[in-house]
Amino acid sequence: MPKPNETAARAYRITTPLGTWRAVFSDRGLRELTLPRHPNKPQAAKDAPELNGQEGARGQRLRTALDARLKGKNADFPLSFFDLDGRPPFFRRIWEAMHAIPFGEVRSYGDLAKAAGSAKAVRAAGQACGANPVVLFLPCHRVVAGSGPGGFGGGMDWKRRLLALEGFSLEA
DNA sequence: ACTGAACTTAAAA
DNA sequence: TTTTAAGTTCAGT
Repeated sequence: MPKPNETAARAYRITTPLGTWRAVFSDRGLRELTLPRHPNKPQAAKDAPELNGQEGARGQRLRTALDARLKGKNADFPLSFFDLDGRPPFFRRIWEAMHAIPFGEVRSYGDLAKAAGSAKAVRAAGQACGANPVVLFLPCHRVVAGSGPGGFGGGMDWKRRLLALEGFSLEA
């Protein structure tokens, strides 16, 4: 029997020119979207079905938006599209702040920490970025360190590639 | 329950 | 230039 207040999560895979992504939906929204070949996360579940035609309009929207983004076009979701349940409040505030970063721009970890109400919690901001469940639409790739590019959980090659799609190039 | 590390940073030594 | 301290969360021990 499932736990009473936990909504069922369904995993899918999404095949794109840039590899097979993995998406997880719950009844409340998109719970997770991860990069192809993410080192720490399980390989795109082989048994997971293609998103193709699943999850109704939400699935369709995600498909469309993802395709657009991988072609370098802007596409976005309101925060209400995501299901951030069960995540720490501070992380959620960080994610909201980074959701507000305009397409093609970058912010520092310090900026996010300040926006989240705790100017000195810059390290925690980094944590939140690393724990970001919805890559690309919660644009953790648009967050750089004060001096230097900072890090990236999915590997720096992805961070560079994603920023390049937005017309921004990482210098160092 | 404590300790250290994590996609950092500003300030002191 | 190297070291240190700081706020939040999580994984170990």
